Amino acid sequence: MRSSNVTLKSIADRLNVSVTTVSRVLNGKSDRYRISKETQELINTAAKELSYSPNQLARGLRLKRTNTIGYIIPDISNPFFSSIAKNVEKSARKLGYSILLCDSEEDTKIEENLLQLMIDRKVDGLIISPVGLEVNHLRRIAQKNIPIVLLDRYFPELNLPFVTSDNYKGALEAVNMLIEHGHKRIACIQGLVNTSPNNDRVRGYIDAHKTHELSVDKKLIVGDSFGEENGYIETKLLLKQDDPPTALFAVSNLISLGAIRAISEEGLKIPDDISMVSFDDQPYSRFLSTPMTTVSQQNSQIGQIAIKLLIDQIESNRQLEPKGIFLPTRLISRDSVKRNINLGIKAIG
Amino acid sequence: MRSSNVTLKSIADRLNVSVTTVSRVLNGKSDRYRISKETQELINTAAKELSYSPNQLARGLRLKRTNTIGYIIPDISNPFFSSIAKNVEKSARKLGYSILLCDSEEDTKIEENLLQLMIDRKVDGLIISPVGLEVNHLRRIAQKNIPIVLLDRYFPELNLPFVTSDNYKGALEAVNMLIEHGHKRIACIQGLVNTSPNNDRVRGYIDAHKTHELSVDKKLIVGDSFGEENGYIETKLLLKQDDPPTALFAVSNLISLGAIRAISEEGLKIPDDISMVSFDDQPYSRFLSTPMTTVSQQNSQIGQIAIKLLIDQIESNRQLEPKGIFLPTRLISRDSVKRNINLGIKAIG
DNA sequence: AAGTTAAGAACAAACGTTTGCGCAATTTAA
DNA sequence: TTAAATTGCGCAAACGTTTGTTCTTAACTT
Repeated sequence: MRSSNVTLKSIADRLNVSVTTVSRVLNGKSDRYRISKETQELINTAAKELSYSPNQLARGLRLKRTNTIGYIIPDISNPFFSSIAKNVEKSARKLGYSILLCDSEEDTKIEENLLQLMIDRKVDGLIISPVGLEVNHLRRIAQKNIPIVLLDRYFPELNLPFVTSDNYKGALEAVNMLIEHGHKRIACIQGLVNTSPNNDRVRGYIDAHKTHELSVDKKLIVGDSFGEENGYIETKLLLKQDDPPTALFAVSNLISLGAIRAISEEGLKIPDDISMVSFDDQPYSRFLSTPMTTVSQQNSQIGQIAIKLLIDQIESNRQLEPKGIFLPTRLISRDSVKRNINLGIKAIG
Repeated sequence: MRSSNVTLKSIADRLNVSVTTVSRVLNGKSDRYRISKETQELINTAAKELSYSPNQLARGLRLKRTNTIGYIIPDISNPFFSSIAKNVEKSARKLGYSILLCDSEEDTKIEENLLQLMIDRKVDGLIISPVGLEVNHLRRIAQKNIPIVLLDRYFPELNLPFVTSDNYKGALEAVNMLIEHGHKRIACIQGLVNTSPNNDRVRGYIDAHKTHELSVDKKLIVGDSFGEENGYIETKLLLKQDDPPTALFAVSNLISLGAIRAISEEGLKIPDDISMVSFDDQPYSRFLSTPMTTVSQQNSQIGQIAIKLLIDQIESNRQLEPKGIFLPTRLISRDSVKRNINLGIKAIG
C-alpha cells in the first residue's frame, strides 16, 4: 500500500543490468569500476526519471554509518537549551547529519534508556547535555568507543570531550560586581546540585567572597533545581529570613523568573529593595520590568563547537584525545543592581 | 574496532540453536512456535548475560517500521515552537516513538529537502509545522500515503489533518477588547504573510473592526515575518506615521519583543503612549516592564494531540479521514492596554 | 505395527544496499 | 599467432532481522 518503492533492483531490471552496476554508477564510482559512458548515461537518466533515492536503512545497515547524531537534552522547552539546539541541528545538517532528539526530563533513568535506544538505532555519535548526577552509564558508552561530546554539563572525573561556558569565571565576575557594589549578604539560588554548571557557578560565588575577604553564609546558598518553581520558592523563603539578603545571584534564567515572581508578590522592587544578577541572557532579559543584569553565554558557538568536535571524532575514526572547551561569558550590565549603602532590607524599610 | 556487537547469530552460535529460534524467543513468540521451556530459558539468560539489544536498522529494514517520527519545525529556538516540541517529543516517547528533528529555518526549499531526507530514512510518519507558503511538496507526500499531521500552520485547500489554535477567534477577541477600550487606530504587525496562523489572525483583526463598524486602514496592517526584527522595524515606522496608532496588535511573541524595543527606544511607554496586545503567552510575559496582555495558546495540548492523531494513523494503518482540530485560545489581561479617550498620540503629547 | 499427529527447531528468503572478486570479450603487445 | 593486458560488467556475500515453510523425531492412535 505504502507507495511502490523504486530500488536499485527496479532500475537494474528495467535496464537489464545488474544491481551492482547501478549502485556503482549512482555512487559516482563508475570510473573506478570502468562503467561505460553509455551505461552511466542510461542509469542516471532512469534514476532521475524514477526519482530514485536510496533507502537509508539498508545503506546504514551495510555501511555501519547512519549520518545520524543522537542528541539528549534535559529540557528542550528551556530557552537556554532550545537556542543551543538550534545551532546543534543547523551545524549538523550543514555537515550532512540528522538529529535524533530526545528529552531526558532531567531524569537520569530516562537518560540511561535513551542512551541505549540511540545505540540500538546506530547513531554515529552522541551529543549529550547530561542530567549530570550519575556518570556510570556514560562511562559505559565511552568504553564502547562511541564518539560522544558532552555539552553544557560535564564530569571532571570522566575523560570525555566537552563544551561548556566558563561558568566559574562568569559567576566570579557577577558576584564580584555585586560585592563591589557594596553588597555583603548575597544569596545564591542554585540549580541542580552536583552538576558541573551549578558547582562551577557556586564555586565562583564562593571565591568572589574569598577574594574580598567576605565570609559566606551557608544559609544564603539555597535551592536544588534549574527550574522556575525553585527560584520562586527559595526567594519566598529568603525574603522571610531574619536577616534577608540585599542581593540575589540566580544561577539560571528560569530561576530568576521564579525569583522575580516571588519578589513582586512580596511587593518589593528590583533593584530598590533587592539587587539581582542572573545567569543566562535571554532576548526578553532587557525588557523585564527591571532590565536584568545577566551573565550571557555564547549559545550559538557552544552548539557549533560541539558538533564540530563530534563529527571530527566520527570522521577521523579515532578517539580524540578528550579535551574540554570552556567558552568565555560576558556580563551584561543593566538595571537590576543597585549600589548598596545599607546593611540590608530592614535598614531600607 | 567499534565494539564487538552481540547479534542473534552470536547468541545462536553460542547455544547451538538457530537464529530463528533465538529471534522467536526474544520476541515472545515461543508459544506460537512451540519452543520448549528449556530452550527459552537458555536463550533468555544468554541474551541477558550478553545484554543483547536488537539492531533497529536491520529490524526496520525487515519490518518496514522504524518507530521514528520525522518532525520539521521552522525555528526550534522560538519558545513557542520549543514548548510545543517538548510535548511532541514526550508524547511520542511515551508511545514508543523517537523524534528525528529538523529545523527548516522558515525556508521552503530546506523544508522540501528535509521531507525527502525523512522519507529516505523511512520515518513512520511526519509532524510538520510547515513554512506554509508552498504546498506542492506536501501534496506529494500526502499522495504517497505517508501518515502526516500538520501542526500550527495548515492549508485550507489541502486535505490533511492538522492541529492549531483557533487563531481567528483569538485575534477577534483581542482586537475586540482593544476596540472596546476605545481604540480606533489599531496597527496589526503581522507575521509571514499567507501562512494560516497569520491570515487567520489578520482576518480576526479585520472582522473585529467590521463588528464594530470601524473601517480598517490598510496602512496599519504591516510586516512580513514572525521574527523580532520585523516587530522592531515595523513599529519604528508606525510610530513615525502622520497619524500613528494608539494600539498595537502583535501577531507573535517575537514581534512583540521587537515592538517593545522600538517603543522604548522612542522614549514611549506602554500603555500610556500606546497600548499593546500580543499573540503567544510566555513565562516572561507577566514580568515585562509592562506586563503584557496576551492571547495564550495551549502549547502543551497541541503537541500531544498532533502525536496522538499521527500515531493513530500509523498504527491503524488507514488514512484517517483528515480533520482539522482548532484549540481555543485564552485572552490574558494584564497591564498593556489602556482605555483610550483621545484621538491619538498627538492628542496626548 | 502402521499411520497419524504433535513437538521442537531449522532452512531459506526477504528487506535494499555495498563491494571484493571473478569472468568473458576485446584490444594490445611481443 | 599467442600471450598479456584492458575493458565492461556481474556473482555472491554481507549487514542483522523476521517469518512462512519444512524437516526430524517422538508420541499417540486404532
